[in-house]
Amino acid sequence: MARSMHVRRPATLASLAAELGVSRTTVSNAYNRPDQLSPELRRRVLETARRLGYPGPDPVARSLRTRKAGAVGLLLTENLSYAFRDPAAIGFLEGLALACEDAGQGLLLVPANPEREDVAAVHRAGVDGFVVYSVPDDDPHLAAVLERPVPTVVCDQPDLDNVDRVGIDDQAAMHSLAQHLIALGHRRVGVVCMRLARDRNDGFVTRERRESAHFHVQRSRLAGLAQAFAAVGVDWSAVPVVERFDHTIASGASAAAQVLDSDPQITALICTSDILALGAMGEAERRGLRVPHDLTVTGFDGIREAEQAGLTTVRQPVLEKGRAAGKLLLDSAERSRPRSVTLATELVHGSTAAPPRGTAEERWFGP
Amino acid sequence: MARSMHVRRPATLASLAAELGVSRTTVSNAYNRPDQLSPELRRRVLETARRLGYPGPDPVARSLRTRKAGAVGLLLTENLSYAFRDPAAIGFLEGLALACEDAGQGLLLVPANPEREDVAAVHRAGVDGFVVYSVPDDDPHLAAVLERPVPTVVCDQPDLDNVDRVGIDDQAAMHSLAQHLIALGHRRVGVVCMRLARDRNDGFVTRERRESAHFHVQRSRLAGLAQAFAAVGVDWSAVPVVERFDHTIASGASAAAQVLDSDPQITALICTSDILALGAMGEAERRGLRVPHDLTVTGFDGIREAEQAGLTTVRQPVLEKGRAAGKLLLDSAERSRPRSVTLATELVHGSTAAPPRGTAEERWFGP
DNA sequence: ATGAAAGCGCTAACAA
DNA sequence: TTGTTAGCGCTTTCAT
Repeated sequence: MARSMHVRRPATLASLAAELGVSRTTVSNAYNRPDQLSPELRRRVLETARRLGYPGPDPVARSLRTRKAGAVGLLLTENLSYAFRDPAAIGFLEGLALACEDAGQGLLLVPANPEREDVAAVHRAGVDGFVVYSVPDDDPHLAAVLERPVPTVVCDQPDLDNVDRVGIDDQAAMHSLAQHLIALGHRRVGVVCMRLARDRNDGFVTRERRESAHFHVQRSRLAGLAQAFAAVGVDWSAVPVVERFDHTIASGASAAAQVLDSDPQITALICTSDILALGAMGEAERRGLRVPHDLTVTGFDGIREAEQAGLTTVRQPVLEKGRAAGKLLLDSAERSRPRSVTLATELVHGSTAAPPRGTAEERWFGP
Repeated sequence: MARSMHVRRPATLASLAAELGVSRTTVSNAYNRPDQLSPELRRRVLETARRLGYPGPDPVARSLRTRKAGAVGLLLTENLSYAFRDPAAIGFLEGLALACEDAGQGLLLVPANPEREDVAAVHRAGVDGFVVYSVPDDDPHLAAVLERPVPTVVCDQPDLDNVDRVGIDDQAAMHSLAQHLIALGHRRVGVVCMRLARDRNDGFVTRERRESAHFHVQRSRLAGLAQAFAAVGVDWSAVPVVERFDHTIASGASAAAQVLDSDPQITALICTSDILALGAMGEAERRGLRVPHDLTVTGFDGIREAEQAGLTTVRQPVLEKGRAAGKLLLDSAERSRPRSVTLATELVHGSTAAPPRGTAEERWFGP
């Protein structure tokens, strides 16, 4: 019953003040500055409030007045719910949530459907700042965020003038993974990568598309590969690179199939994420290819599932990324010039990479 | 550069109107009702806005005026970041996010630290409604939510007058799991459960504490067990029930150890969550107890990790719970009287439950 | 098609 | 300790 009374606009601070015969300031103080009025008066105010069903100061009106929303907005590239399916995204969210709760700030997940151009949700978000996580660099939602007069931190994005940034060195990390494979003797390789732009392109990637990819992370990782292999004389333009729009294990499997069909002679399948790599391993198994004996498979991210599978990959501190992004956003101090945080990564030597079959190395290391 | 200009309060709708020599209404219309003014004028407005660095109508001011925040608040029992570590909570979040994005609403994670009594975050949340997920029934944050004049949906909570509810029948589900164990021949059992109240009590649970547990879900599950076993003559007050505050695999393991130490003769360890059960299985292994040959272990939830481990458990539709909660909240239709949604559960016959050792059943089924 | 007037509910100087 | 005054920035009838 109490509830149903509340549902239609109940008392306001002003009406409470009138009822009590005090000023609005006093009522406001009763809630926000208990030390500014006598305990007795405060008690009376609060009691009358309860009697009238006054729910306390309206948060929106307060936000308007104080210019503080008490929340941080998060913009992701995917449907909101996707974030809860991708282990790396979950780790990022956990870190960001950690930073937010430390600061007593809410975390608003902005429903920015990448398929619609509708950026209204960004405009509507009542937040004190934004964290933007891994969206394409030409995403209109990102543009909308940057137009908002609030601080912003981007993560896994290219450097932007005057915007704080958190990330890793994707290119260097992938470069060192590539060098590991090169040292093992791999020269004929294939690549499976995540979506490179907003349009769906489930298939081979042209050099043009690869180099102008709108996802910073993917572009950088591919660049690291190209750089490392080109340095040892591999004609990178001949290497099959297959892209998938959906980031799922099934996508990884089908992409792996496409690469293997196009060149059955490859000795290593390099995937730009662990999820894709797990799918690739499934496909290898399906074809009777033993990993790593017949085929080397590598991933990127270092998610738990990959670790369990013994995947050779690059581990990146996803939780730390989220936390760092939150901290950067919430540390009002030294917001003078844009800051940039680059976190360390680690090459994980799993059990899915070995020398190619029939090489001299194999004779040394065994199959 | 553009950014730094924006950071200090830029133009407002009024200043833009002044600059253009039109009324605020017109500027407002340019953004919200494009059909209400000539394309030419609208173009001029938008262009001038860009030139002045006007970021569009302030969302908070708009919310105040329209009485719509465009977001749903989520209150959980745990530190915010916990939600991203618990598979069941993640599933719930995914479902809720799904419902929110369908409706174009944001999802605000409210930083309600359960250790502090500070409910300010609830008061501060600029949302059109709340979803409350599995908090203790005496949680002050919950009370604060209920005082807010916005619709609320509770999930995994006891029925509340005039509040929509989503959940499962925890008691019945656990009852049927118990009956399964009883049918297998188990009579001497132990129980591991999650926290029962806001205070930490890592240890045995008194009957008093069990029956007055403040977490609806745990209380119901324990009640289902007690009911089923008492019905076959088991003296439930003699059954060791061990509680853990932290919901982790490690907690499950240590609680299992405590139960097994207190009564090494038990033939089944019933856990009120899969996470705890996974820990219990680890502890069994550590003691050289084969599951299910030497010890039956069961869980609750049906998370993926449990499925992989072959756990005998109850599967509940966590994603659907989240989605249903969101839908209920966002369907303004028929908000006349409180609605209640009870979703179905399913007993999962895994490989961790078998007849007790040395029973007649075992001689039939084999060890 | 455009404008004037009237707040939405609150907080923060500043006065008393 | 309490009250007065002034908006925060916007939308929305209702006129014109």
